[in-house]
Amino acid sequence: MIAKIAVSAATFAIDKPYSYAIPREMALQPGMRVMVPFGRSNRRCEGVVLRLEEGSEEKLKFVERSLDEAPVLSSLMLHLAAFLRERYFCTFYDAVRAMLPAGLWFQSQDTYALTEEGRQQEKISRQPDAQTILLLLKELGGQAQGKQLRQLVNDEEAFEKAVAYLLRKKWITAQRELLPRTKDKSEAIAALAVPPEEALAYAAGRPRSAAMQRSVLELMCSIGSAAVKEICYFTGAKPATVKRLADLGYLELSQRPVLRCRQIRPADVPSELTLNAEQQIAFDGLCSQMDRPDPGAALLYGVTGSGKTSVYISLIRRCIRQGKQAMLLVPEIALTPQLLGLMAAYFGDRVAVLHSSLGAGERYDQWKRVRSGEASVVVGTRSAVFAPCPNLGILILDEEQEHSYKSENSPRYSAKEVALWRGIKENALVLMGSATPSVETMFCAKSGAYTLYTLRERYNGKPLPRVQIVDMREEVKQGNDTSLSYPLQDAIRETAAAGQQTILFLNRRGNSRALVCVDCREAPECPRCSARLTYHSANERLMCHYCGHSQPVPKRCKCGGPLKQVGTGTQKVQQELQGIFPDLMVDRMDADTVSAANPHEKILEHFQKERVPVLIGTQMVAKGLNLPDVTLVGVLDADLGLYTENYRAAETTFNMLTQVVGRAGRGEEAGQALVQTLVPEHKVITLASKQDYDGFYELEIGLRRVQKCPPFGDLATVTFTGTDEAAVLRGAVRFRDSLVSLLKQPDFSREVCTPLGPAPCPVAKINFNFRYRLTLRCQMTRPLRQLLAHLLRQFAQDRENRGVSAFIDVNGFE
DNA sequence: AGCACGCCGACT
DNA sequence: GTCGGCGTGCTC
Repeated sequence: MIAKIAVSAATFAIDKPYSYAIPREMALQPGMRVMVPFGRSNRRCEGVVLRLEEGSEEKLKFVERSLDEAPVLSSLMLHLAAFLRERYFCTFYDAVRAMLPAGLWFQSQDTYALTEEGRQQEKISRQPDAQTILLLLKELGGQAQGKQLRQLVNDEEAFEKAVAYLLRKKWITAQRELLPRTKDKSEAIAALAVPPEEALAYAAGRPRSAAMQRSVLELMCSIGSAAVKEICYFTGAKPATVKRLADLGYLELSQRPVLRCRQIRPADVPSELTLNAEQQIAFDGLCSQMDRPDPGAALLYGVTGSGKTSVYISLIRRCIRQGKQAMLLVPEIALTPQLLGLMAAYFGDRVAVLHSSLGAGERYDQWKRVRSGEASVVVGTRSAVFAPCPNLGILILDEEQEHSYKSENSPRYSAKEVALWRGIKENALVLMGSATPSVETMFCAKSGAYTLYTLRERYNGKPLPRVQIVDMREEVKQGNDTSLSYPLQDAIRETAAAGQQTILFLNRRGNSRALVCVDCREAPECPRCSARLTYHSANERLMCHYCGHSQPVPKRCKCGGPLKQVGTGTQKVQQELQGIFPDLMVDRMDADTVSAANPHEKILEHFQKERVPVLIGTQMVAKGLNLPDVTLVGVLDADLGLYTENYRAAETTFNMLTQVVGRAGRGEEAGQALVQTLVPEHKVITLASKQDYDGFYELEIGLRRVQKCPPFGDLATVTFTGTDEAAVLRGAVRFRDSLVSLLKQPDFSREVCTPLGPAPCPVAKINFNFRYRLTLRCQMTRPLRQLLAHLLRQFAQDRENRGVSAFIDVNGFE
């Protein structure tokens, strides 16, 4: 028997199943992780067993050890890893890394030991770093851990070099050990070790001073066993009392693994969920679809406030009743506290939450709860799509159009595509929900690939807010040089007078500010990246978003001119507002006001509780909470997102405007919105202000058809990075040329693929690495993927491309 | 990529 | 002589 193993040390160019012999006493199964020697140097690396097969063990290396007692990946998950590898141009192990929770990984620890020869070395004049390491090793009795030695040598590179030298000289030996990153947490439990009568007899014979012992034993006689913590909680006894009873032989102590689980505050909800007619139709339809052997996919298109969540909950509940599990994916956990509360209210501790801000240990525990089937509902962000549900009934993607479902680093997967794959393989229903579905998804729904359910009625019967478009060109003509139009000023005044609230929304992505020189108009740039540094008020430093570089704020510009803050403009708007309404209280949400100590929920809470008349903010105010007293929303620069060349710009702007406008009038009072723009005639703006999704869809799908953009074609980017700009560019050109010539060959003559570029990436340099990219307008078929994978492998193996790496992203957002 | 092997020039 | 530089080829 030999094991076919995917190894972590393999790069994309050499990634394939490697064969290893299995030691006689080792019980391996597919899906288990192992430690194997790899390469000429037999460096040990992690691997995962893909399959076991008959074959000759001759000339094979042996699996060194098994890292798991039982498989961590089911055969289905191994298939999924293969799918990710093929689809997203990553190695098998990259896929595995994305699928398993961090808590399951190992930390390697290097131990170095002095050899006999090493002990005898006195002076090494050539290598001062090696000399210091050797000295410390001697001091520490001949053995030390990498961490201790590293502190002596300034940089990592010098350390590696010195260690390599000492190893070559055979003066030290190195050993790498793998430690689990998190331990299984456990708690002490106590159980009665004697018959109850005996325990009670003992308790009765104890003096009054041992009342605690008595009550503990009485409790134990009635329940048999319990966690020590609980015993103490119920009786008021100290853990020492329990221990004493155990020492006396009346109780038996043991350890039981516990699962860490963050408490979610359940929302107050009526226990009975009632669906309106539309919701009921959708629910019934989805149920019958779910009962089919191949449930397929569906789109639940429901306007804001139409109660998609009630449909989700009903479906999940039904799923659980059938003994199956449900998965609910959300774009960002932080923005969905209400949804989490609802899930907790309806499903209690059957909910497992998986997302990135969970600690490794917590995430691992949640993962185990899912795998064992103990948790029947998984709520999480993108990576939760890999949750090891043994019996999945439904996968729901809420706000399916959100960009966060697509991963921005390798493997560059789309949770939507993964969900669809799992749906097919596991015979589970995939349900996408949105008030503004992505054009691609709606196209699938309209063409019948997905079933379509529509909720047009808002459950509270409230009409959508009235929207007025304000032409800012007119305002300028009328002499208004502020960013607040006269109609908006009037509306703010009236709203405040009526005791209601206003949100002013600046259509800017970031919440950051930059410093700009008053004289030369240049901003301090990151020394490693081609990007401006942004000002962080929390630590009063300039920081780079791309590489993390941080420096103190310079006093003056390079040219000697004074530096001035320019930011999202929220501050300017606040000043203008204060100029017009001196007595109005205004809250602001941006880089200067949001911090760890004052997170945006807190600002929203202040705004709501104190009934502050106006809140000014960037895109972060667009999402999240229901604010019932907000009746006016002002959008200050609605058209800003439309001037990028991204084919998704229109869609993103439309979704955002619809979302923001929908913030108004959530409570009793009807809402209104004012949309300020320099292009009031722009279709995206007029359609968004009418909340006319269908009109927008028709307009956009026509454009996509003409431009051969998704869903009619794919847009892939091949990005090349490296420290030598000329080499990067040459590599990109070489790649393009090989692609063009291969496409001419008869095998690929039917493939649709037009390469454009190479051109510098929007951020041309990150951390001293230059970035160029090719854009491919294509139909991403299987043969084309294989062609590109072949080119990537060939690229990596060509000596001429040394120092340049390449990766491919399909239908990404940049 | 990461590493050993091998061939060649520069030093003790 | 030996140390270390870099070009080459392989990874079960």
